[in-house]
Amino acid sequence: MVGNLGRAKQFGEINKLLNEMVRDGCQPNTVTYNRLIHSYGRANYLREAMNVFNQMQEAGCEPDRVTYCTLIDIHAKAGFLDIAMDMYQRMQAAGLSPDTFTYSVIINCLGKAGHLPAAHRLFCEMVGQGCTPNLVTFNIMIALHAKARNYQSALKLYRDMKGAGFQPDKVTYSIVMEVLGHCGYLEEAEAVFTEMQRKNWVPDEPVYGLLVDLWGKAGNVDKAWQWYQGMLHAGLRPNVTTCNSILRTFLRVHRLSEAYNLLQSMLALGLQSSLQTYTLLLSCCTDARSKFDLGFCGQLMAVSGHPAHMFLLKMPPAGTDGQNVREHVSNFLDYMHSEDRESKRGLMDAVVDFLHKSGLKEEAGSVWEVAAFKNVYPDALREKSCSYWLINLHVMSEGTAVTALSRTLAWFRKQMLVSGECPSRIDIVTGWGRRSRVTGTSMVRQAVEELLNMFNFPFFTENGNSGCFVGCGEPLKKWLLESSYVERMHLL
DNA sequence: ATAGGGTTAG
Repeated sequence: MVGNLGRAKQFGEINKLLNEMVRDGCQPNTVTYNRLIHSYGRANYLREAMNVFNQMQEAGCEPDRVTYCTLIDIHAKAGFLDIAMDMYQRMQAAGLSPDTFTYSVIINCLGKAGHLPAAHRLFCEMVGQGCTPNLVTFNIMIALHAKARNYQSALKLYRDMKGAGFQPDKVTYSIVMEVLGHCGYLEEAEAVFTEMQRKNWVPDEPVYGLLVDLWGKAGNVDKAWQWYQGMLHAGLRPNVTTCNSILRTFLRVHRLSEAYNLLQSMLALGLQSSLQTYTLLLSCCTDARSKFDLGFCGQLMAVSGHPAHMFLLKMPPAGTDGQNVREHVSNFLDYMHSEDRESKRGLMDAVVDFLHKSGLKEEAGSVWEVAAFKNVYPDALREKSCSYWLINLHVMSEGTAVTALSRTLAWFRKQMLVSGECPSRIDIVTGWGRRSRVTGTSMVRQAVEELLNMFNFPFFTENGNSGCFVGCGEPLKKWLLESSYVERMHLL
């Protein structure tokens, strides 16, 4: 009953039940308390979970491995890794040695918190402590390496797992397919799909969706469409993400009428376009090659029915100071409050790029300013150390990068005029530099370099990192101070 | 009573 009520987050009812229980002469035991802790933790009431932990000890009930495991897990998942690790220490201090379950929890928590080497170390150490990894432990480890893009390590663990006599389950197959796909081994990912079916696992929608996405990204429209159809024939209903994958595939090769049909079938299935759907359509509009395609993209955006379309249609022309545009954007972002930041960033990027390339530069600049102010681009500007700044343009489209750079440099100038202090160094990071794993030229880097040259910004590159433009010292100060046109830079 | 994947966005 406590567990069931906890799942329903009925904490008032739980307390009534516990009082009733004590009144009838039944003392809560460790299992009762553990369920209670888990209930609070899952609902993100960590303080209450800790209260229960203290109460049970006051009542003379000893916490066991499950108690500690639960507390470790809920704290780590809530972002309190330090408290989680402290509970791990306390558990050992209480004479409870970790078991396979405990190790799995800790390994997962460490990995998710960005400490993959520590997670892997523990994974290697656990055997020496007499705890053998089981299927779930392997799945955790494979998934962590996959997330970190250590695909070769992930595949090696997969082989180790099979070598240790474990049969992969649906979760394993799913992760491994993703790994193979991201390595570019699409046929191999398909082979795993076949193996999975042969072992009587039933592929679900996300697995089909993965294959649609992989083939689509590889530019193979026919294959992507084939897997999409395969999913429908398996009696599965596509979700919005999968629809977006196939939609992106059509748009990329300018099959606009097929994109139109897909949007219509989304409507027929009762699937609401997401921010990503609209972002795809808007980007396609920006890249339209002809007046006809442009008009068609406009229709697609209207058919999507996403609120972002009204936002764009109602965008006012920038007045003398762009205040009306800023208010319009600000209202829209407030309305989009609960969307996750990456989605909002994607849309704002597409909007700024679109406006910039349509010649509405003042509007683009104002949209950027509000997006930056509303923390949609938290990594765009950072003070690396005292008066050493980093402008990070690496997740932006060309139009957005150029707009963001112009507005940020103007902001520096304004700050300087107010405070009299000048940054000693500014690094402008465009991406596709030294650590790039993708060959080819970066459009963003090119556009930024052209802009900097045009405005005689005093920059250099260092350590062979061609993707990062550095300005510093007197030349930087002189440029910021004397270039009154910085304010209007974004209009070019 | 405690642990694992879930897609877009480099």
